[in-house]
Amino acid sequence: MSLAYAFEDLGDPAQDGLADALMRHGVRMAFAKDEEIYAQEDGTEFVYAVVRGGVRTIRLMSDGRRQIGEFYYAGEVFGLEPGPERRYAAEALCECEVLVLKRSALRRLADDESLERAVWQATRRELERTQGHLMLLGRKTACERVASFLADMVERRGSGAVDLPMSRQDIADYLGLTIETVSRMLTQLQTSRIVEFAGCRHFQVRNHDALSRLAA
Amino acid sequence: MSLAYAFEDLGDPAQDGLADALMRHGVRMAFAKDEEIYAQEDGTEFVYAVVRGGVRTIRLMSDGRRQIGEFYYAGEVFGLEPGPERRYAAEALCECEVLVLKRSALRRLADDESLERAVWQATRRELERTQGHLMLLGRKTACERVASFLADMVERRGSGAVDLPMSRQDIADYLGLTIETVSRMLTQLQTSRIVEFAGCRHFQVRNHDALSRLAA
DNA sequence: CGATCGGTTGAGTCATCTCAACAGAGGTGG
DNA sequence: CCACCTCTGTTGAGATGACTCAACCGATCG
Repeated sequence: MSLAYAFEDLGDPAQDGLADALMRHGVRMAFAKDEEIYAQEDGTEFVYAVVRGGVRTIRLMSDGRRQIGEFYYAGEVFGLEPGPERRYAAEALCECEVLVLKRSALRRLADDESLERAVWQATRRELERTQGHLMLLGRKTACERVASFLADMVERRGSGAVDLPMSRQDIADYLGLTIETVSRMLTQLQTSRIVEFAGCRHFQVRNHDALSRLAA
Repeated sequence: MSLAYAFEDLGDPAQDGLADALMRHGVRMAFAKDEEIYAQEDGTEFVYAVVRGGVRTIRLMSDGRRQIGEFYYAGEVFGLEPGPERRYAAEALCECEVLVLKRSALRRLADDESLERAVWQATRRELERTQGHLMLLGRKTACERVASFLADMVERRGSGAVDLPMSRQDIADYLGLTIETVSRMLTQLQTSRIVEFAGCRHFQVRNHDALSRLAA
């Protein structure tokens, strides 16, 4: 039986095996807002799962331009990179708790072969999300990007009201836009009665059809 | 001993095991320019390697906007997606030959455990390239994108003169630009004496430092 | 109560796109 | 072998979506 229920939200069922192993054997760690969980040059010997809060993975260019690779929320596994060295750093979006487990420990536990399948599936999920992100950055307009982002938040973080644990700058760096453009698109979506914000980090979808049509 | 030498160019050494298995057991197929190798809805039961020519993976939006995921050249493995269904279609860039092998056959051959490592490494390479692509699309200028593309071509396709097997439209859809912008940036790089074109699909780098500085 | 921080809004600029004309290469048929 | 056509790529002019810079606003915190 899965222990994933112990997370704040339920994770992707495909990750249950992994989440399970992390729950059983992982070490719980707490991080402050913006604290680094691992750096870009680090090795990849640890795997993580978010218990509470949120995490971003980031990559910097020499002149400071920043790209966010992905956001991770409660119940999701992160830090599973296939190479020996981190390509992205990971940072806490807000005060948060994560579970850490050595990959070697994971491998040792892998007599249960479903675990190996779970690692593979987590990698798959990662690649698929990245590919969707590619289309977003390469071919979508600012409005479509913001709509896609909100739709994704709703899909992942549950029904009804959703709160955004990240800043506008984080959203902008995820979508390849500026904070001003993100802000404008958000107010635009709001004036078109597609979403409604109650405070700048808390929203609700008003017109799901229109939102997913925009998200394309 | 690796059979990778039998490819037109040598592949990534990390893929030798895979390339080897494909050479030994794969079926050779020929495709005409623009012919589909697999479709977006297809299953992922086959793995491929390019023997001659080039391949692109593409994804379309409902209104026709196109994003190219990656280009593959002689000696490179493609079609290794972790999920059960293709997220991108693959098409021949030009008349080309590929080797095809069932993943199940690959798995059967995997008593040689280096093969499994090779599959893992190919996936790793894929993810890493996609992550670089993400930064390119999210945060680089048109000029930097084109420079990055040319630098990548030089790195992958060898020294001295390089020829581009793909159209300007392909390059544009890879870089998230229009053909006109790609063309303008190319002439700009040429007038700054950084690269030199002899015909629109054949070029040589004149100033490697400047090119990699632009590619950032 | 002032300072600071994150977010919004406005005005003007700029990079890239759109639309259109043109040019060259390659293929085809006479 | 030439004339023509088509296809791909280049160039130019103008439009526009997103960016930059700056002011403002509200919340939070000392």
